[in-house]
Amino acid sequence: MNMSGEPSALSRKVLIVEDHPIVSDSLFRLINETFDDTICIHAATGAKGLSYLNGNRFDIVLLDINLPDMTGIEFASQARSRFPGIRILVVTSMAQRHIIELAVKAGVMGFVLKTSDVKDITEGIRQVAEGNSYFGQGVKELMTGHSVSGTSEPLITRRESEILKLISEGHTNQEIAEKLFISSSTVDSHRKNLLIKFNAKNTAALIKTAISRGII
Amino acid sequence: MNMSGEPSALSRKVLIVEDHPIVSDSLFRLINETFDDTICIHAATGAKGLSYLNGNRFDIVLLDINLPDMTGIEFASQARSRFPGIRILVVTSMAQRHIIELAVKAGVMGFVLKTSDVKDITEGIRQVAEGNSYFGQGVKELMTGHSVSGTSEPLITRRESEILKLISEGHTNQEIAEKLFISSSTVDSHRKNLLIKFNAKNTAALIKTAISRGII
DNA sequence: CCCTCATTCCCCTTTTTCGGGGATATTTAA
DNA sequence: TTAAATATCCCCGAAAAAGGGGAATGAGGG
Repeated sequence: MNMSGEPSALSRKVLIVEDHPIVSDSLFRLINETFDDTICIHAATGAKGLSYLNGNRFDIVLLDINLPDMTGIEFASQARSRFPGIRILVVTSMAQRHIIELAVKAGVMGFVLKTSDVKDITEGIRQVAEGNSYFGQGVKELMTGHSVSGTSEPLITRRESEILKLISEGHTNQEIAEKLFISSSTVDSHRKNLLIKFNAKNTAALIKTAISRGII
Repeated sequence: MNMSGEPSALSRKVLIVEDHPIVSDSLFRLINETFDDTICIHAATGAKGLSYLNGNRFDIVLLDINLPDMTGIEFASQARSRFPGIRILVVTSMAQRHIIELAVKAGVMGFVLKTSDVKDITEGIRQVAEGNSYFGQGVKELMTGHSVSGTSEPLITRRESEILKLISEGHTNQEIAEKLFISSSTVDSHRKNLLIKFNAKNTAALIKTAISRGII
């Protein structure tokens, strides 16, 4: 579908969405040293990045996960829904499995870590620029590290996650029951199931693992 | 004491302790473009950084806070205790008040954020290299934002954070008491203080806010 | 149609936490 | 050196959570 626009081996437009000037500078130089005829635009926030995408056609986006105004995941979702052909390479220090999964789900084509050496990052840019997917040093291992249940987290149900959120906000079973117009016994049941599903001994461990898995 | 070795306006030795090659690359170039006659050594871990310090005399250290094997705070403490004259500039993305305070307490001379533009960072390097202290864009505001009583950072004691960690791992007061060879009443006291300091209604809220503030 | 699973609800007991005091050392900072 | 903060310990009772059962409904999929 997006194959209508020619990839044009020379002359690429790259958007760098990254809030650390010291990193975007590095990416900028990296790209100019590696590729000919490249135009780089830098956006320090997700909002600015999206507005740049609105005005111009970009070949690829280099995207950080920690942005001041949104997460890279949100940026990727919005960018991909508005511009389905856009190719996104995540360049981040977040070496967490669920983040990679969320990013892939949001439609990114590649994922490299800032702890990787620069060759790995340029290779990622090259591959994604050519329409391939690329997962850099350490990323593939994180992904293949035994998937819990297929594509992971339909582990908990809608209701359970709703209750989990309320628990994390400090509400008791009674309060949650009133909020959701159900019995506190029911909340208790859900709570027990959450403990089992997360293999948590108590509320403290439940909240901690839930957050570490990005569910809260 | 360390004034025996002349500062030598030309020829500086800089140690970069930073686990992101893309960042250390940028720092490296920044230094070479800004100063003449500079030697840069790069260490990707705290341990390597300390061993470099052991072998050679460095003028200044550029230090990240998130290192794979230790925190930048720990690195600074050890470096300053072994080499009291060493001048350290923290270059990090951690824009949190308590981190700055800890770093200063550990003896760093300057603190700049990666979200700052490169001029701010080079200015920090310049000032610290000349023996001055320097706190970059956004850092001073974080420090002066009314200290102890205010809205944010609950000043947590060593013991409290130790107990907080054990709570988050799912241990009960009794278990924590046994682990730390104290009474469970004591653990309970600490726990109550944690709830007050974090303004948390119960354990769930405590863990959530503690994690969101980067304490766990 | 049957089976699974989410959701809802209830019983019981035991353990743990929470809220409210108070007390005494020891360390740290002013 | 004195005051403040920290760490240690204790009491009580009420509230909440945890552990163990069981059970009825209803939606959705094979």
